[in-house]
Amino acid sequence: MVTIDFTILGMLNWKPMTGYDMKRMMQDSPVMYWSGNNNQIYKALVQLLDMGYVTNELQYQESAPNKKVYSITDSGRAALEAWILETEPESPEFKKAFLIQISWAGLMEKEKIDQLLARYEEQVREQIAMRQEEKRRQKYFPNRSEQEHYVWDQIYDNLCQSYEAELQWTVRFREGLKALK
Amino acid sequence: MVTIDFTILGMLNWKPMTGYDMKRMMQDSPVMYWSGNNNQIYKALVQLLDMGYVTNELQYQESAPNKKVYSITDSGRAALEAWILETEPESPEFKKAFLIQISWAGLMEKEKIDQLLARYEEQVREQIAMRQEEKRRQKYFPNRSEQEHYVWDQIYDNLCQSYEAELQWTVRFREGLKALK
DNA sequence: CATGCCATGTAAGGCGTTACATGATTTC
DNA sequence: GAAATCATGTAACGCCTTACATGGCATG
Repeated sequence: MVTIDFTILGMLNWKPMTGYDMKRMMQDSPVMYWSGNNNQIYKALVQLLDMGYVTNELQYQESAPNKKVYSITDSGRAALEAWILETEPESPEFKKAFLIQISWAGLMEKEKIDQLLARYEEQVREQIAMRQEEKRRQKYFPNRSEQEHYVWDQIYDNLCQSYEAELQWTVRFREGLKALK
Repeated sequence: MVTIDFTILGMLNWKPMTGYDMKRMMQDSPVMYWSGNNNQIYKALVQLLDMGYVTNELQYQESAPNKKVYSITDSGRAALEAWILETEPESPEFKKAFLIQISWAGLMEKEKIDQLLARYEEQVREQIAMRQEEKRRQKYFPNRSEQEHYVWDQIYDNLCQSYEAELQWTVRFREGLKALK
């Protein structure tokens, strides 16, 4: 039982879904984007079925492929709740290949460094725009209570703020660089 | 040729090192921590040797295992420089398992959510302290010019600021939660 | 006397990505 | 007529982690 399993249980605790639906939600989500591939989802679903944490119902469709609609069971709900409450929160991990790239540019001409930073800034701005758009669309936005709405609002903000902080860093970096020597 | 290769070339362009040294530097570094394992490093070094981007010299030691000290070649330096200047900067990736955890807690009691956030805040504070300590120690801090020193200063700050932004998010989250209903 | 450091490597396995297969339906 | 969507799955591969093997020396 790893994160993907609980991600699935969480989604199913929100509403019944097919594997395809979950893949969609995970891939569109800035939070659970990793693990959002067929390979892991369909494998995990088989396991969760075995453990009795989910059930599925085959739905025949004429104008589309048949689908298996999954639902969470009581024991699945219990496992999810236990995981949420008892798992020690992990500190976030940042993977920034750009920092490696720029770290070895320190001896190059100042303008080259600035150009690199400018290109990075561009990328980060794009990310911010995308995250804001995602939040605005509210495509996946559980809203079963005022409190839940607030929580999801904060989650969408989190990513925006992370990229915003990154943007501020690049701006300050470039200003300081210009002032050098 | 992927990131690990250029990470190695970058380190060797700073100073000659053994595989063991590089593993150390990568694992201690908040920037290149991923890939900091024997498996990838020793494999990559063999490849880089084949391609003529690095050379090594065997040093016999009596009171310790023999070691291979690697140095970068001119063609290695050229490849590194080309990579730095021509690679399109990647936007940073954030992997925050905690967001998944909290996202499905929206229907739980307010106190439980606050406790989760409090534990997360604790984790983030620890990270900030560690990053600041790393920066203070200046163990790995290329400093061949004022400009390079400035660049590395900014790099160490980057991680601190990312965690700082995360901390601010948790604080605001908790305040807003308290004010709810 | 056990643990940890130095130093090079190998092995096993999980996580995650990309691509492929199928096949009807809708959209451009 | 080509491409995308729905829907379930499989296959191949690379990245990354963890652990193991060796063996002398230093530290507690």
